[in-house]
Amino acid sequence: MAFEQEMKLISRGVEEIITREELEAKFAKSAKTGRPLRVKYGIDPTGCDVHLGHLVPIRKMRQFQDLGHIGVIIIGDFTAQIGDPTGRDESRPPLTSEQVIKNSEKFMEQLYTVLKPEKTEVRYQSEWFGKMGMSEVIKLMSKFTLAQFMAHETFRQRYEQGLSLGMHEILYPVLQGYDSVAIESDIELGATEQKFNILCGRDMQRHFGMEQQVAILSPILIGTDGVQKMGKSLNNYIAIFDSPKDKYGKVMSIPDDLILNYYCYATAVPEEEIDKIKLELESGINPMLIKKRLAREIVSLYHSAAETKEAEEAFEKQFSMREIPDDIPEFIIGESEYKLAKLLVDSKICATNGEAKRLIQGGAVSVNGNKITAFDAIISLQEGDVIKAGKRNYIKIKKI
RNA sequence: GGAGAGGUUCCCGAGUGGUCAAAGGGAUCAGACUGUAAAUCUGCUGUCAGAUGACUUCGGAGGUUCGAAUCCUCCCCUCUCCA
Repeated sequence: MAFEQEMKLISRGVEEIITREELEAKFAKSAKTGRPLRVKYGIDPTGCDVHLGHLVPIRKMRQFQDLGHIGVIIIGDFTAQIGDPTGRDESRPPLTSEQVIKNSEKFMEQLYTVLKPEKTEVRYQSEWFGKMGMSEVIKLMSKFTLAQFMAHETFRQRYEQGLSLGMHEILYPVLQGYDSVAIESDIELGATEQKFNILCGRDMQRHFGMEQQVAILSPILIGTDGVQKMGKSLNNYIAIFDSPKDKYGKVMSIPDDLILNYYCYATAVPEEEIDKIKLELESGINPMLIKKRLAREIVSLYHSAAETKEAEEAFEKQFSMREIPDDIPEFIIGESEYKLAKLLVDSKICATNGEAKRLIQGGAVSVNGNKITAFDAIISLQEGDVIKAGKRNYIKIKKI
């Protein structure tokens, strides 16, 4: 078989390739003509926090770049107004073009921690949809039938469950599909939930007389809660912008069952190594140790070795040995008598008085290691006093 | 256009005149325990207030009533069936 190496590399950690034969043919053609393949991945510029879930396909894109191909990032400034109906998103108001540019620049800054800028092309949907007229839109829509859409589970489900389904939402896969025509993509990357949308791209290209793109579908990364897909709205994500310490801690907070899954999809650890880790886990070793290594592997993808080590040490200090961390934020006070609840609110640890009260009464708050449970306690504070509230919040008192 | 169902606190979802700041579940947060910010168990969860108090909340605006999430009117939104 030709291109065995390429196929093996690209297939790793991938759920489905549609179709392998076509992919092989693409590789063959590219090698013959010297023309690099164009590998597409679309992002939604509504937010700009990139998390590990996004990076599963992005790391795949990097592999293509390493093989000499071009990564094309589509900024979905039109589809963002719709919200992907195949996910959970809801429709959103249109963003201003300044917002889109700002968000996508920030997005790209994060993606470049993985991607090679010189092999990356960034394109906006507005380049082609911005000037498209109604008659062209009608033409695009005529390529698909309602039955095709209703065959898709999320559309069907929402319809059958009597939930609202906007006409514009039907447009989402159509637009995403046309992107593939516009940029002449050879391959589109995405999570498995993107299957339908990516297949629409294939159909669309065929309608336009183009060679169809290959769909490479990555598994969906489960969030740190161990249940739901990693995503911003569920607050179960590990973001690129998270500090090394936060990344480390968040990895440590995933349920043990998820350890291997993360090794496979969120690290660069080779397959053979993962097999070994699997055996270790089965041998009854403390999963914490395996998880610590996982945390190191993940943190070190985005930070230096020194920062990774520091994050690990800080974690061990704070949670294994229950020591007070070194880098506690300071809180500056004027007077020395302070109502504890007010202190928690003023220092932003708690949003409201009630929340502070709950924390205190729940036994979560201590001053210099002495637990205080009276919510109306008034304490006198010295420079350098350390207040602990819950597992992760500390402040150190500084006087003016 | 006609007939019907429905919009409840972060989410799901009970609740049809007072005992409702509103059951139950989920999620979050905290405590215990531990092997970790895992698992398990327990507790809290509208805001303000030094108790049993005040204020805001049940799609929106009015109204009835001593008293409404619960009744009436209008409006907005969603769904189903018919055309």
